[in-house]
Amino acid sequence: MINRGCAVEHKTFFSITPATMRAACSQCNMRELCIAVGLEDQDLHKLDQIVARRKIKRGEHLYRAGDTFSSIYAVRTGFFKTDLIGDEGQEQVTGFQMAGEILGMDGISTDIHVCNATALEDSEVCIIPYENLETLSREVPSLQRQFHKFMSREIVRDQGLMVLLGSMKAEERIAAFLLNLSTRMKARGYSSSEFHLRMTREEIGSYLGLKLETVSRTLSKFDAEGLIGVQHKHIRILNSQGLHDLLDHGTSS
Amino acid sequence: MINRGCAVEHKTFFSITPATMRAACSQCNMRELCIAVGLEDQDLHKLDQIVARRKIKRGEHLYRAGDTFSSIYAVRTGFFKTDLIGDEGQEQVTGFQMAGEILGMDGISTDIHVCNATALEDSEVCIIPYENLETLSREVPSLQRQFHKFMSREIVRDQGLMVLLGSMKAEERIAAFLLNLSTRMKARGYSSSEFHLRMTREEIGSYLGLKLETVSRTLSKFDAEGLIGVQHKHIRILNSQGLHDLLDHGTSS
DNA sequence: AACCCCTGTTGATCATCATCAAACCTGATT
DNA sequence: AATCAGGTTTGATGATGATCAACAGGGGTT
Repeated sequence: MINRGCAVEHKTFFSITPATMRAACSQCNMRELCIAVGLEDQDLHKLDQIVARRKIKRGEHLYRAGDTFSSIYAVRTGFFKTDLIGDEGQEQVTGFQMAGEILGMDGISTDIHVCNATALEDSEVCIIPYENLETLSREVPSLQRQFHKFMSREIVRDQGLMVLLGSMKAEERIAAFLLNLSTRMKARGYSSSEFHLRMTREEIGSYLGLKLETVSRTLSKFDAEGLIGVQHKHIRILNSQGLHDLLDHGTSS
Repeated sequence: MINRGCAVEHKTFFSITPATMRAACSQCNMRELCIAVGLEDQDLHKLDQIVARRKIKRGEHLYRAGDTFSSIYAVRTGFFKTDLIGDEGQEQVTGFQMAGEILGMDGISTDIHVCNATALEDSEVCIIPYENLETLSREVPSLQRQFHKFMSREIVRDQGLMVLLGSMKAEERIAAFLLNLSTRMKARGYSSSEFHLRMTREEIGSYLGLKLETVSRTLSKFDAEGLIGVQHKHIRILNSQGLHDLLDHGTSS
């Protein structure tokens, strides 16, 4: 089901076309968040040689389940979601990615992407051809190390989500979600207390294993309790500690 | 909470002690399932140089959350579970590992293990020191490739579990769980239709986001319906197709 | 400005699974 | 053989969140 035979149509390119351009990791302000973190100048220049960039408009796919895998991608600007379509067509969002985060590592396993990656706003990614990355990381141990750390981080992230999905109640999930977003915004120099949600209530629900109505209700409840301020997609965190307290449900004794 | 300051106590060793011994990947019958798959003889011998083995008794930990990370492990014989202890002490099982599967890749990200790994029966693992693996995989591209594939496979596995936890009902989860076990047993040369569960109902429930009573009830129901035969921990798959059908809940039209 | 569609909010009801509780089974220990 | 503990089964009840439904609000288009 996942492989729908339309792989060719969505295949991505590595050649430098009008849609892509040579990147410059050495100049990139996301350098310290992304896979290039900690690299020496000379190694950064080597990375420049293999990395290209591509703009993705809101709503467009970066890749789709079933596409042949050939590159991983670093988000440079913008916001993405990844999702899987289950055997019967129900969507499950598996992650939201912002600047500095890596997309596409699911494809290494079988050379075929297992999930879809969709831009939730106009975005730009760095295209890192996987073959070249393997080659270069044999030469540059710090790049090798960093790549492995990013793969491992993805594993840890997924396991954290498994705990969330396996053992948290609706309010805990929403609180954890908001705090996670807040932390990641802050790490990127944005306000940790005020931000726009790029995704719909339905996408949040899918990600958290809840229905959109439950997401909406819970946000309204948090708003009524003064924990957050909600205006459509605009969120203000008013009582971060209060949200944290929801996660330690009653073990404070 | 996860780091409980007892890391030293549980630190693992790489030196060849009475508890460990030099491995021989080149002789190992799990070779084709494990990270050594597809390696040339000469490369296998290089792997032999860095890999040791260790026996773990039932109930013992291979590593614990908070331990310093230094190696990944390939299960040679036996059966393991990995679990996380949430901030309030509730256990969440994140996986069950059998022969040929890799443990410990969660530690690469921060050099500290985030989960516990526990033997559910007397087991033996191959210890693959991570520093050495990095070094060797710079020399041996096929090892590098294979290692990356295993990391990616873990990501894909986790995402599959996220779909299960996020969108399946109790019966679907149990059916998927049984079929998954069945498939993996078969890949290892065991019967796919008859096996012993190494874990308790509670551990199954934790893994699947269900309570032990729900696990027990669902197994009883499947038994009553003739889909499976249940005698305590002994399971027979009587109608594999029937279990599969439960997963495609009603989209067959 | 008027319209429409998508998204979000809120209410009422229902199904699923968690919780609480009791009893049973099995294997290990004495 | 008797005892005991951990694991399992089964029943009764209840809470959480899903479902069904109606409506409201915004943003974009004409």
